[in-house]
Amino acid sequence: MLKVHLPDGTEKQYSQPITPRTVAEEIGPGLAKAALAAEVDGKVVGLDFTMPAEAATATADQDVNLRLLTRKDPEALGVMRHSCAHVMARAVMRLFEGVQLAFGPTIDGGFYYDFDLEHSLTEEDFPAIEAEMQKIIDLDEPFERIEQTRDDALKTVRDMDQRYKIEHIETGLGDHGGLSFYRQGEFLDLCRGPHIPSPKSIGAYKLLSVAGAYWKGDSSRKQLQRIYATAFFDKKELKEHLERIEEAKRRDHRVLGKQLELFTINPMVGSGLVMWLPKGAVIRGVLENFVRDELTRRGYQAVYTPNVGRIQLYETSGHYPYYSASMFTPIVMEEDEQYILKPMNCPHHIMIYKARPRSYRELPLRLAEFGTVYRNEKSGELSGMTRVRGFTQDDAHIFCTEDQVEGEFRGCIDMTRFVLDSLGLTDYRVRLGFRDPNSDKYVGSVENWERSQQSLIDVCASLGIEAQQEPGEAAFYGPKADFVVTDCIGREWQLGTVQLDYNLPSEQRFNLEYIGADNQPHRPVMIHRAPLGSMERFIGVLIEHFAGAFPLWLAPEQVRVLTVSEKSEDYGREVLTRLQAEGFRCTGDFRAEKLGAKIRDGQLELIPYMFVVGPRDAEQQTVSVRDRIDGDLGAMSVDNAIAHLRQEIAEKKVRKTYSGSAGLGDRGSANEY
RNA sequence: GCUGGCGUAGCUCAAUUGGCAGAGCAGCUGAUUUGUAAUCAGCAGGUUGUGGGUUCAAGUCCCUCCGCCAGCUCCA
Repeated sequence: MLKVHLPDGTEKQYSQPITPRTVAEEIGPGLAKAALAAEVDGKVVGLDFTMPAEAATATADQDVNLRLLTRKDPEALGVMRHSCAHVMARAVMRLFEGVQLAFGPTIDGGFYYDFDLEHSLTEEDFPAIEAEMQKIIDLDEPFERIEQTRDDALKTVRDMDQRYKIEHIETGLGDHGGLSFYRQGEFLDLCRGPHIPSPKSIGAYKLLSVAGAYWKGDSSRKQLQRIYATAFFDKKELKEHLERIEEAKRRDHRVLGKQLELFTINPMVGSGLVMWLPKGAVIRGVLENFVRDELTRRGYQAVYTPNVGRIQLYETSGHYPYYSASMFTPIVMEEDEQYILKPMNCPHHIMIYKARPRSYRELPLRLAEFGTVYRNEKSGELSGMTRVRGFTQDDAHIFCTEDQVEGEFRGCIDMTRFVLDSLGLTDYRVRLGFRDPNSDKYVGSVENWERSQQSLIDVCASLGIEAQQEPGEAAFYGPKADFVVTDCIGREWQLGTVQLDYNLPSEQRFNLEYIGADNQPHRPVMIHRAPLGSMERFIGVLIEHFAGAFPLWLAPEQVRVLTVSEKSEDYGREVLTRLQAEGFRCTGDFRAEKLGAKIRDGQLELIPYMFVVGPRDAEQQTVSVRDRIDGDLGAMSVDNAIAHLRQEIAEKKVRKTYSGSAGLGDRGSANEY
């Protein structure tokens, strides 16, 4: 007997296998019509899925939890999008000759499909493809699931002459049970499914972009053409989605960085090499001081090391054999005297550790440095400040005993969270980068790896951090916990990182030791950590996070004194001098412009406070304070105004009031004024 | 690095089928003396990313290189 449990608690019994569609029809015609897919025991399946999945023994009772999914359920959206991918692929095959299909999965925010075809797809092809998709949708042909044995499936894809599908079955898919196809009209695609019953519920779709992509991610293979697209159940949702994308693009740090004069990159200097303009340098300086204070509080010691090191240093560390491709070419003095621009700081810090014998009494030894490193990233990888060739890490290396690892690791995670929280950066995920058991790029013993991976898991669990484990994301010398954020166009970036390392201290590498209480040498463990990651990337992300509108404590220019007319310039200068003396970052706008024009300029430069001074203020020794967000706060004494700002700075107050857009030149949609 | 797209004044963008490189903002000069998002006028600003080619004629067409953008691959 099959017992089907529904979410409302009701139970239906069947004496033979049954599909979700039949259950839906029994419940009512409305639901039967609205149902798009189902969830059986937590797994999303099509309406034609046979329950139970495994044939039960004749006598045993079997329980199945069934949820019928309609357009209101988020899971149904992904199913519909995947069906839309099939419709798109079908349209492309109708429009172009010799189309070879690769993969077409659902992704966050939409879907894509990879094709191999002669014609070079451009966005100009989109209207025709979309029109063809509409024709297909209007036909309203059902998506039909066809199951075949692996051998039959192979014959099917051979008959269709679909090379990638053939290869996928031959090399990618084992012989488990059988394989499935989905047919819709003349279109047949090898596909696990599930799909919606028919394309009529594809409400609104849009092709977004076309780009190259490698078959199965292998860069030695031919590149395919990928069309990215998205779909929603109704037009309004699609419109909102597209608006969100546009809104996010307005925060682009590369655009804001130029408009707000934070940084510049010039091909004469080189790709991926950032020059910090004075205003950007202020933000960086304030952040660095903030971190330095925190380091002092947490028992770190500052060190400085040079920007180059001899090649032997990196041969010993293991970096050179593994990563010479992404290091800058050595500077050759003599054949056996070659220098490398340092790609990381750890080997230098290790040499500081080795400067003399170490006792267990001085562990944990925490060595910190804002260390500038250079990595020869491939040209296509570079992007603004988030992916560069030269950057400065808020780096530190902790040398500790085995027993101290967990506490130190905990402290690193705590500091990272503290720093991010202080900036209102809470939208991150924690990724545990683990060793990929199938790769040989890692150094050190498997036992060491498993031991340190387990410590990471334990500490995160004890701190209540939800961390996702990702094999293959580890550094070559050890596992790590990364704080990952998303930029304005949806790309993920690693910021803060804490990495456990049993390998660089090992005998094969630097052979680090300390003398224990037992008067015997012992091996320390290293932790590499950087709460911000790199100053470049972090501030790039921060620009997007604040849409260029930095909180008062970070703002390059905190206050601007505006005169109503040139008649008040003397008083304006007096106020400005006072503010400067009090330590504020401030300027004066004493131009012969109308007040409105000066305010407009200040607002567009996203300056947190403007002090307006006119004859009335001069007479009463006040300033009329204008807040970037709340507007005119009225006149107050200079002392009160200063106290007001002081407080906001001391609290490191983050006042996020925008819905996304800020910066110069798009006042129309901005709403923070 | 790969695939595709792009590159015109400091910025944002124009420039019929190949036919005299232009506007707004910013900048400079002058006038205006203004109380919470743009005062007016004038001036100046360019080897159209680079190097080559086709052509009577190239911003426009072709090739090289450089750079940027999106994606892929990579990311100690």
